[in-house]
Amino acid sequence: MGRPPRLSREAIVEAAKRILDEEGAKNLSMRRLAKDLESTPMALYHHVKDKDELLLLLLEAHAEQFPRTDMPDDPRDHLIKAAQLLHDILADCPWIVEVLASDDLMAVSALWIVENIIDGAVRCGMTPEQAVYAYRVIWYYTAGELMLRVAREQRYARPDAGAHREKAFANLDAEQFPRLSSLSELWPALTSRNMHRSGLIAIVDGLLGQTTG
Amino acid sequence: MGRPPRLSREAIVEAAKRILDEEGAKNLSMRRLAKDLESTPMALYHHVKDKDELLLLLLEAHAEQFPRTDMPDDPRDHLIKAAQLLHDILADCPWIVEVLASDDLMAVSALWIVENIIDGAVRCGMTPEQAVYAYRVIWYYTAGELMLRVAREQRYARPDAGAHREKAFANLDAEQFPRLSSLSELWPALTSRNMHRSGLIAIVDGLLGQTTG
DNA sequence: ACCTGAACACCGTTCAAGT
DNA sequence: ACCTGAACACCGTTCAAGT
Repeated sequence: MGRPPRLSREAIVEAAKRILDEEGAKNLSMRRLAKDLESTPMALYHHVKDKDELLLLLLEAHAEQFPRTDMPDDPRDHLIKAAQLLHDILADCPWIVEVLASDDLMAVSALWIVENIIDGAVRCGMTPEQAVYAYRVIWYYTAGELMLRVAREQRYARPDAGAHREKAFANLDAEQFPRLSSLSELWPALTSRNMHRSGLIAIVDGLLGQTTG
Repeated sequence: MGRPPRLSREAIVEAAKRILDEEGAKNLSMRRLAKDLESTPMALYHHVKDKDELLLLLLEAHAEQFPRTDMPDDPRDHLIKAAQLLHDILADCPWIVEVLASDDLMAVSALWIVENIIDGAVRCGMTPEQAVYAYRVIWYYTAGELMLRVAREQRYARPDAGAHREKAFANLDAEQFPRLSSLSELWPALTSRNMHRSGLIAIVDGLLGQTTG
């Protein structure tokens, strides 16, 4: 017959975004989403193919908010800025890394960032092969940082935050682990965005030293 | 009363290892494990606290197999070898990275690898702070590589392996993405262990250049 | 002490039916 | 075309009971 739709892609994406913001990725499920929309799980499947497509839609919406800023003239600065941008865009929605991982390539609307990184690498004098290699190293580092950040935040949401690690440090055999056992108070620090950035610069410089004289 | 136990930690760990080897991490569940052991899910909870503890037991068993080899005298070689070892040990059971992520620190039986990395970094002339920072950068890179490898393997287990990415590359607007659109055949390559190793060396050298004159 | 059965509170997704 | 209800095939974990 045809009746006016009560749901829409946009409404679904928006409701999903709200759950993600307010309650985290762990609480986003098709059933939960349907409940919030006062609908049924199956109604959603009329508007999105499956949960992965929904997550990709969320990334698209997020990436579009970021303006395509110009890159610096200096090739090294270009590469660093592009890599930093990749991180910053995903840092607000680190749960998406899981989806991107299963896609290898980024979502189309985020692809200009990858292009920017490859471009920066080539402008630094790398061959296309080397540029793809550099992108991969940067992507592994970025994805690792984001995934471990998600895990860390999930852990600290629980009541026994950090207790396990502190106990492990306290029980360390100083003879077996001389370095580690003296580091217990240093360990939790250095997880800031600064640490990511300076690590990124180290990686870029390491790659540049390797691929260009 | 007390009756002879039919299950044991060892039997559970062994059965779990078999599922992991033969069918991958996705198929390891408490219910499935119980079925293989011709028991019930709840019987398992009498021998292990929860699923996380079971996974940590699996890592312990795995790490113990690796001999604690000596490190090279040259500090840089030491750092590289220790970081490579971290990767190699986990490469055979990349599903464990998830567990380690929720633990931040490694399991106790794998801790000597971390000690080795920190030790190598200090021997390279880094301060303790810098050594922890270097370890973190290396760990993010390693964890990212392993997690994305798991995702990739899961993807290629499915029938439509790579079709999506190939289509995405074919549809790329050459004007909007000049670099990427010329790279379609280069993309899948370079995912070998060689690429991990040379990326690792780049990272170590970048870190060394940053922290020591 | 060791194990079982049933239940709780969830998942993503399919299928057949309703308007 | 759009939506619903019931079902399929799963999860990890708790609780009360059995031997």
